Amino acid sequence: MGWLRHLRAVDTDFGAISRHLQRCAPLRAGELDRFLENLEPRHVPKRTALLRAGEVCDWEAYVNSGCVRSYFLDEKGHDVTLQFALEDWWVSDLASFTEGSPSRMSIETLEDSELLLIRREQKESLFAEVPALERVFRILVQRNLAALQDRFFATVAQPAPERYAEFLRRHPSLPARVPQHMIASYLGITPEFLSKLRGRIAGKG
Amino acid sequence: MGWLRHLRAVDTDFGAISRHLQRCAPLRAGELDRFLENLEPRHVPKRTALLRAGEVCDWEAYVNSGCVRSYFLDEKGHDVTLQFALEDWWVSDLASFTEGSPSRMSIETLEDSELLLIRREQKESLFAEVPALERVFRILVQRNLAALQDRFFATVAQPAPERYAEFLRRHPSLPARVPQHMIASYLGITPEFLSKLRGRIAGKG
DNA sequence: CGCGACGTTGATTTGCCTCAACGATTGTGG
DNA sequence: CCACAATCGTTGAGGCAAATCAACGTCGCG
Repeated sequence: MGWLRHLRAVDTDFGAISRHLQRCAPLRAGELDRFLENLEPRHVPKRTALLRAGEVCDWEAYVNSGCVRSYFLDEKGHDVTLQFALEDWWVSDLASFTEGSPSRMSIETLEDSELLLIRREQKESLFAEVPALERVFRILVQRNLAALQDRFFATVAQPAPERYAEFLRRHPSLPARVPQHMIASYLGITPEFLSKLRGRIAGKG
Repeated sequence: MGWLRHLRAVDTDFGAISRHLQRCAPLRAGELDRFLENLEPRHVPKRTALLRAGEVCDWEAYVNSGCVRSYFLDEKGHDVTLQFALEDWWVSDLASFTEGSPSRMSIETLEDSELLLIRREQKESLFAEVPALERVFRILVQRNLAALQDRFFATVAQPAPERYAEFLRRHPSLPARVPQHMIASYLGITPEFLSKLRGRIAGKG
């Protein structure tokens, strides 16, 4: 947990997250500021574990810059990537965060990243104080759920080549930023098989 | 959409939904009543389509009694069941409901069901009026998302026999209420294969 | 009764995994 | 600056889980 204690940056840019929140629901300047005051900026080097399965996740992180991955480990040690969080995304273990239970997922940075943390306690009291913030996060969670429903459907119903094509369409910049075997684990296939898929596609083109 | 016009029942029981909401977050009596006033009770016979893919879903339904299923159809006509909503669950196409976009999923009753509908418009204005309600639904959506993350992980990482065993553990009463091929579509396997799984288990026992 | 939806069972196929070997690249300590 | 290991991606042979296709029995219902 050493990464939690990094020095607070003096030059944090709250522009992106401010726009991010305002896009969800209108906030008065004072309301927005109350939220920003409670954020803890952190600079985290690449390949740092932010959360290990079993720990309790008492924070949610907004990614100001960099790239973060959340994933599950199955009993054979294979990992299933739940999310790649790039700039302007949130990442957390929601179940652990809301229930205070030990997390089942792990979270790590893939690049040097600047994160803005909000603690569970602060968030709760902010919600009580500023209902508009509760609305913002309700909307964010709703979108998240709708997106995961889509992904679930695609994962069950579509064969791997389609899923990969769709992934490239929606995240064209990701392959340049994350290792290929993690993309495989996002798609729910083995690295070897993804490599063969790519071989086939390249062969055709 | 004829089912939407059924006569309003005179003897609707709001006890279950009241407890359901109060369990999420405290509501004052007046706040709760404002919500209940905006519900539209509906009795719907079994095997009725509540939503067809392509329509816009402007309601969320609380299941007071009965059983409702939401599902996606893939291009080959196979369906993927997203949810079985029994008593005390909500069902809706969240993406369509919040975006006003054409739905990608379909929803149908599996049994004669008593539903309590809330319309999108009413819900929005209630949220503006009663922040505590916004909190209730934020929490419900959060739980829903956490549960779907778990299911996603299980679907990708576990083989079918484990998924079926887990399903039976968590929903022991469902096989008696819904056709087996729908359970297969919930598990993401074919009806034939589920039948063979059951054969194997019965053979062992 | 007879039709259609449902579940079962078997033969065959296939999409993806496993295991293993092999370059290429990166980074790290001597 | 180089030796070395570690990580990463590729490729191939073989295997397995689950799908597909087809036939058949059963039940509920019009």
